[in-house]
Amino acid sequence: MKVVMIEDDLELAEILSEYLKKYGIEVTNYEDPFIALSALHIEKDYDALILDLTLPGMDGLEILKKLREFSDIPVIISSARSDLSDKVIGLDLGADDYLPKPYDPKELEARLKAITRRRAKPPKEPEFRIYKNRHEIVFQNKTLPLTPAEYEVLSYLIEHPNQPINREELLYACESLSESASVKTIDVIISRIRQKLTEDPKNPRYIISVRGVGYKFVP
Amino acid sequence: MKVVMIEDDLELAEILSEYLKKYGIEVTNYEDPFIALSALHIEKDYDALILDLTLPGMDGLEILKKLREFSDIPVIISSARSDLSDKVIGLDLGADDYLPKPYDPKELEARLKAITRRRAKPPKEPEFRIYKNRHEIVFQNKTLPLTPAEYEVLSYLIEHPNQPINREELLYACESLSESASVKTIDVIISRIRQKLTEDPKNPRYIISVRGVGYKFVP
DNA sequence: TTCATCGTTAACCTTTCGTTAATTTTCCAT
DNA sequence: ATGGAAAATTAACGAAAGGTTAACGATGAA
Repeated sequence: MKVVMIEDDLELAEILSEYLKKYGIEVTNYEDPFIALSALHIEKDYDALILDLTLPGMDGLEILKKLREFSDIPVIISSARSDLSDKVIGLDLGADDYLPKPYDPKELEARLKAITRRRAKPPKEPEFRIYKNRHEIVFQNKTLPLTPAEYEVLSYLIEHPNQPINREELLYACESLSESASVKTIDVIISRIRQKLTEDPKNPRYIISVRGVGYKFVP
Repeated sequence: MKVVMIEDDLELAEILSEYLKKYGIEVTNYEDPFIALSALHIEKDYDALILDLTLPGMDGLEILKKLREFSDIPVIISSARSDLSDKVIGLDLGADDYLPKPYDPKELEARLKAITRRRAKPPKEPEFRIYKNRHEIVFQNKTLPLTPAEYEVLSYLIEHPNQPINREELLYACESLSESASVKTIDVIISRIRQKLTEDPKNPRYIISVRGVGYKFVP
């Protein structure tokens, strides 16, 4: 299990990291919350975030709010025992659990395990597999005959599962698409991909259109 | 408080159960640890497990290891063996406390109270949860099938809990609504949201109309 | 040239918004 | 209490916006 920690008390961070490491939990601590956010943006396979609210010079809940705009990773908030009000613990803002400081590292471990278990989904073989070096996507053990633009669009969607991506973003993300092209182009490409996946457009299984927003891939 | 006990000495189990009962602790004892495990699997609202390590023909630590694969319930282990290895290994496997046998029932009671105090139950999940990145609102663990306008209105209300929001404000806050639309539009959208929440309009639970003012969300 | 691919357009279809109107509920003055 | 006005609820419907895709032209590489 890999987790991110945002904690400015480096000594405490070190102690917790050492403890959790013994139980197979790998911790990456960031003193600077904004760097942590960008790390979470890039690296998608973290299992949780431990967020300390008593950060100097900024509101930890703002960090949580920012995070929630692009990620639904489980979050455990920790804060001084004195402020226990509902507002502060941030459950409304999408926190998953709360630990008043000071706490036993064992407690943190238990909460982490509990939270990731709660979210855990039965692992199954992915139906899609992207081979970046070959520029190929394999679907149900068959290589899809995709054009470069189709490959790029589908890759981008698969790499952001369950998140609706808007048409502009796709346009910019794909090298094979001219930035000056109309956003309708995306619709056409999606349609062509769906045909190659033999999707029923009335009831698509993998590429769902989110009205007014864009398209999303559901694994 | 409800706890599970795994103890093959039925006489001892009886004595402890009787004692703890006086202090409001309800004990269910299982002679067979595997039956205990499956009971813990099904019934999630036990507050602790008291595990005797010196079971006939099997290692209590194995039971602990198995338990930890699916549950984070607090565990007190006890053992008659005088050497320290049970204690050390047990705590390492995720036990919360250790009691050397024989012990005073009073001691057990104190440890139980201490452990459950320390290990406050994680906050229960809110009924509504906005997943901004997914553009979804989950209600009672089910994603609501909302139109863009409904999503925006409901999000706005949820983000301002217990505050009556007037119709104009909602109209302006929602991109999917034309500012030139009639404020009655809001009434219609609210009605449609309520239907999707299966609210009784005579007695709504979550979206309350405040006469002459607007609507408010109560969590 | 020929071929594959991208991009636009247009026609068609579906969903959603917004208005209206009929009905019910709530509140207040009497 | 009670009657009536104001406000809220919602079914129904038309208009508008958004999504889908066939068809075809443009572009560039082999």
